[in-house]
Amino acid sequence: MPSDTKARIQAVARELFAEQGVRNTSLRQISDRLGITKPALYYHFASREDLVRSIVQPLIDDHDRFVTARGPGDPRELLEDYFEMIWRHRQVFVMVLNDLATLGQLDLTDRLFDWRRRLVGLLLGADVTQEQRIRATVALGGMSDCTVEYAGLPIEEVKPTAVHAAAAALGL
Amino acid sequence: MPSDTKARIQAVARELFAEQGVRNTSLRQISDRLGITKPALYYHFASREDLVRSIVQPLIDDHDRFVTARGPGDPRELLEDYFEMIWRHRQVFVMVLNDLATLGQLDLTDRLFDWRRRLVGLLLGADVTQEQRIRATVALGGMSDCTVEYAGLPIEEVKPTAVHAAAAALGL
DNA sequence: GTCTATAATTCGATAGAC
DNA sequence: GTCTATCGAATTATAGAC
Repeated sequence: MPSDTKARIQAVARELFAEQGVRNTSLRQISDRLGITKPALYYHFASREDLVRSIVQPLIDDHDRFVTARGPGDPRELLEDYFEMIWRHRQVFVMVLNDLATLGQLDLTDRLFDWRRRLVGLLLGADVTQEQRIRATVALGGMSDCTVEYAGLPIEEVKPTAVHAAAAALGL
Repeated sequence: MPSDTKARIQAVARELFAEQGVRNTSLRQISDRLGITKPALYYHFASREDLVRSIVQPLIDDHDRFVTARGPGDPRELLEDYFEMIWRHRQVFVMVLNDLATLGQLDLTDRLFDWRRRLVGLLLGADVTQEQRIRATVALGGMSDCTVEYAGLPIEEVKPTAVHAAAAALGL
């Protein structure tokens, strides 16, 4: 192999992006952690944006492929395949979460997990199995997505169904 | 009222943050849209971080209050109250989504909505009621949250339950 | 409370040697 | 392929007049 530097840059960038957010990460930080200089990055990537794009592109391609090259079929099977697909890209999803976390200097990530833990406690009591916890994540996370996707609608048109679906996910 | 400028600054900031992401928004853009100058902002906020914090703080306070000042009770009622609480903060959630969208120059927001639309089509066919669409959002969004919250676990410990809960949310 | 002017820093990016 | 050196632009933040 003539050079794996390009891949190493991407690995370190992914790491830093997930740690502290994309926009909060400078090329200098990336080159420092690699032990090389900033201009060296420009030999492998035309621009900062080119580097970022190269990291997010696989997620885009996989999603595009999934929604196009696929016919109607068993919904359950589709849910399973879809889960496996987004699972492979979970590091990029963590990137987003940590972009939120670094908005201020607020440690929002820690808070977020603590809130979830306590919410699950309120929902299901103190003793919860891992299975119940996962179900609760689907319920609470699914509702959260509704507030984004239907942000423009009146709440009465969203809340009843969203709550109903969340309760079903919980097994209630 | 001695001055509502502080509130107007926050309103414009929230607007721009949701439009183009937090880190991509400069104080100059905020002051420009308000028709004032940048130093004027510093009369009302000690720093840029202080401004951002003042916008995110209500979400933090509401979450803290929700998980503390509340005993165990009817799970269904809790889901409803929780939904109403996060619904009030949906603008902040959109901020995060758009921070993702502006990572590169990729129009990820549009893509995201398009993927969701097509996934719902694959799951439920062409004719979908609004109710089915919301249920699908809970299912797909909930699974997506699992990939973040349990990113460190082996997939076999997450996927079966996550898919099962998603199917239940869909009414399958 | 808002302005003009500017300091201080950081960032992305390039030139050119090796 | 990587380095030193540096440019130009943008950003946060401050000083001081009004």
